[in-house]
This record gives sequence, C-alpha cells and structure tokens, in this order.
Amino acid sequence: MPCILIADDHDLVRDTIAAYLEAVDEFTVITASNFEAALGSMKGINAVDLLILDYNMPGMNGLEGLERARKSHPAIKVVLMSGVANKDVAQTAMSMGADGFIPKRLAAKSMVNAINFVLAGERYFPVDFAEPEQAAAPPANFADLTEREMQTLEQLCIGLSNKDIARNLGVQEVTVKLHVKNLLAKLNVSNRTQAAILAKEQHLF
Amino acid sequence: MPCILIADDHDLVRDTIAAYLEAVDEFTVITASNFEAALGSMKGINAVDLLILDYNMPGMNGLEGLERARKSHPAIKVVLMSGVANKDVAQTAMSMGADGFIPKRLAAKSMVNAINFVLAGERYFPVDFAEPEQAAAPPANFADLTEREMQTLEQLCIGLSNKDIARNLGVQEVTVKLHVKNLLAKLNVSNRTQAAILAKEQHLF
DNA sequence: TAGCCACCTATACAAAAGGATAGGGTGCCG
DNA sequence: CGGCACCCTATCCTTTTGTATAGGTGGCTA
Repeated sequence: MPCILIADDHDLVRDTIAAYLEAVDEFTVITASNFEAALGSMKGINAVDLLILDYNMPGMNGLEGLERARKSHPAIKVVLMSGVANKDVAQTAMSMGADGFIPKRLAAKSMVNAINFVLAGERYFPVDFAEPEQAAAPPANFADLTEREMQTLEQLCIGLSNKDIARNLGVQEVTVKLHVKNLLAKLNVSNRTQAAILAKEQHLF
Repeated sequence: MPCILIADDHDLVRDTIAAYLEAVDEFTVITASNFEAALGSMKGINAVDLLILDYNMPGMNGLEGLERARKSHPAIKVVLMSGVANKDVAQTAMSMGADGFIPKRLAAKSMVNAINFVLAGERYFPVDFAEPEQAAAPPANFADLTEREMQTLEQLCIGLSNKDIARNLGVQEVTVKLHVKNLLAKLNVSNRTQAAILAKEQHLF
C-alpha cells in the first residue's frame, strides 16, 4: 500500500486532502505542517513512497526545499503542490527533477489520477502549465530589457521617483528618464505605474 | 440535515473540504467555483443554511462579495474562508456581518466545530485574529478610504491617468486629483505607483 | 577599421501629477 | 437647526513625467 507524505502548513487543506486520499483509494497518508517536519518523517520508520510539498510553506524557501528533499531522499518521488505558483515556478520545479506538479485548481479526482500516475513511475504535469506562459496581448518582453533598464524597473516597483532612482544608480535624473522611456516602450505600456504593475504581476521583484 | 455551500475557485481545496464535511458529519454539501455561481446556487431549490466564501475568488472583489451575499440572502449564514487574509480583512469581514471567519490554517476538526457553532446561531472568530494586527510601519488602512477613493484606487491599479479615471467615473479631472491626493495621504504613500503596488500586494484588486 | 550597442549627458518642451485654497452641493445625525 | 462627512468643482501653482533631439564615451565584432 503506497505511503504518501503531505506537507502543507494550512491544516485545513492538508487534513482534508489527506482524509480524501485515504477515503478514496488505498493510500497510507501521513502529514507534516512544515518542511523540516516533512524531512523528519521521511527518515522515520515509514517507507514513504511519495512526498507532496506545498510550495508556500515555512522552510521551503522557494524551490530550495524541493532540491533538499530530492538530495536527501533520492528514492522518494516528489510532487510540488501550489495554489499560486505561475508557470515559471512549475516548469522550474519540473526541470529540477520534481516528479509532478499539482495546482490547487485541480479537481480532487484528477489529483488522485496524478498521484497514481507518479507512483507508477511517470511524471505528471498539467497541460495548461505546459507552454511557456501566455500569448495574449503584445508579449511585454522583459527579456530584451538592458541591465540598466532592468535596474530602473526594479526601483520603479518600489514607487521611487526619477530623482531617487538617479541617486541610487549614481547617474543624472535625465538618464533615468531615458531608461524609463525606453523600458516603457519595450514593455508596451504607457506609464511607470503600468510598468510596475506588470512587473509585480509577473512576480519579477 | 444542514446544507452547506462551499465557494472556492481551487477545485482541489473545495472538493476535498466538501468530501471531508460530508464524510465527517451529517451535512449536505454543494459547491461553487466562483462567486456568481454561488449566488446562483443559493437561489435554487436547495435550502442553503450556510455559505462558505473563499476570500480570494473570481467575483469576490475583496469583501464586496460578502456584502452582496448578505444583502441578497439575509437569512443565510456566511462564513469567510481565507489562507492569506490578514487580521484587518478578517475583522472587517466580521464587522460587515459575517457569521464567522475560517483561516485555512485551521485544523479540519476545528473547522467542523466552527461550522456547527455558526449553524447553532453563534459567531465564530479565531482568537489569534482577535488583536488588531501589527504595529510595524504606519498602518496603511484601506478601511477608511471612502467609496469614491476606493473606486479611484481601483483604476490607479490599472495604471490609468487622472483624465481616464475622470472619464470613467464621470467627473472632472480635478476631482480625481482630489481623490488621489486624499487616498495617498490615507495610505501613507507618496505617489500613485506606490498606492497601486500596495493595493496589489494586498490583493485588493 | 567601421559600425553597432549600451550607456551617459544636455537642453528644451508638453503633459501629467501633485498640492493648496476656496468654494459649491447633498444627506445624515445629534 | 447646526455640524459633519462626503462629494464635486474651480483657480493657481510647483514638481514630476514623458518625449524629442543632439550629442559623447567605451566595448564588441564583422
């Protein structure tokens, strides 16, 4: 009987998922409320087959927890679970060797399928996370921002004025204006606020 | 047999909680994946006793959804559920007449207790949400924004100019400037970009 | 070497944003 | 009724933003 370890700091979410998994299929389920506790449980007597890691959880520290779990227990399959993660995170997780990614939008039954899939040695990745993020609207390509423009954008995202940014970057205000103008054009937005919003929504800073 | 309507856009969370509630006690549970669907379900043949609303959900629009639900169905008890909400939100929800607040950190069994509590006519509010939150940094209180200021802020968060906002609200540009100036002061920020960032980070829009 | 690119600067201008002051009006409540 | 809060408008002002044009530097590369 496969043993699943669910690590999520939201007790409500974790417990209900655990109960659901135990009820719906033949799983042994144990739980942990933070990353360290999960690591501890894997060392114990239980032969854990699958670890389900919540992306937002004390101790995870982004995807670092995923890496640590994989290194310390290479034999145990790891699935990342998240309600907020964007495609970038999901894809990075997969490229780091995760065996699956479960968005919380997933239907409960689909989750069971995904888990069985992974336990069978496959890797599960939702199709809607497959293409490298959106096509809608002109791309808003952060990639072709120059280094200086990127630094400027970063400070825009704190709501600083051109003058402040100039001081922070050690240049003249007029230079900052230039960078701002250029990055607005490249991001295809019409003012600094929209640029900041866009960067924020993309979780860039 | 009490009938509970759970509205949450995370299928996984919603379905497992629903399954848990049906399994653990004598509840009839129906679900909805967005706010409008929830409203629709309440109008139907089911005599819903309790509505569990996810704070972050399409159509909720902050706590506006809570208010709409209460106004259109005053007899139905409403409990707000959230994984991210701060104390301010929880308290505001309660002051707006919510019958309870369920953080997702709550243990599953405690949730059942809370639900039974509310169904019995009490109001449930977790103790750790009781004191009025943090002292760090000036509060940035969204609560004391007037309606117009809130509408203005909402448009700020799309990066619109004063002129555009004026057109959208059907007032003069100078009036928008006034609203902007006042809301900047109330939020304790120094320009529109910071206001937008702040609102975005608070997941207000 | 010439050409390109990122970067910096300067001047000048139009538009937008932000602030101050001084009024209108409404509706609510003690 | 007066006071108060919110809303709207107006005028005047300073500062900030955004754009344009016109340079100068260094580095990299065809």
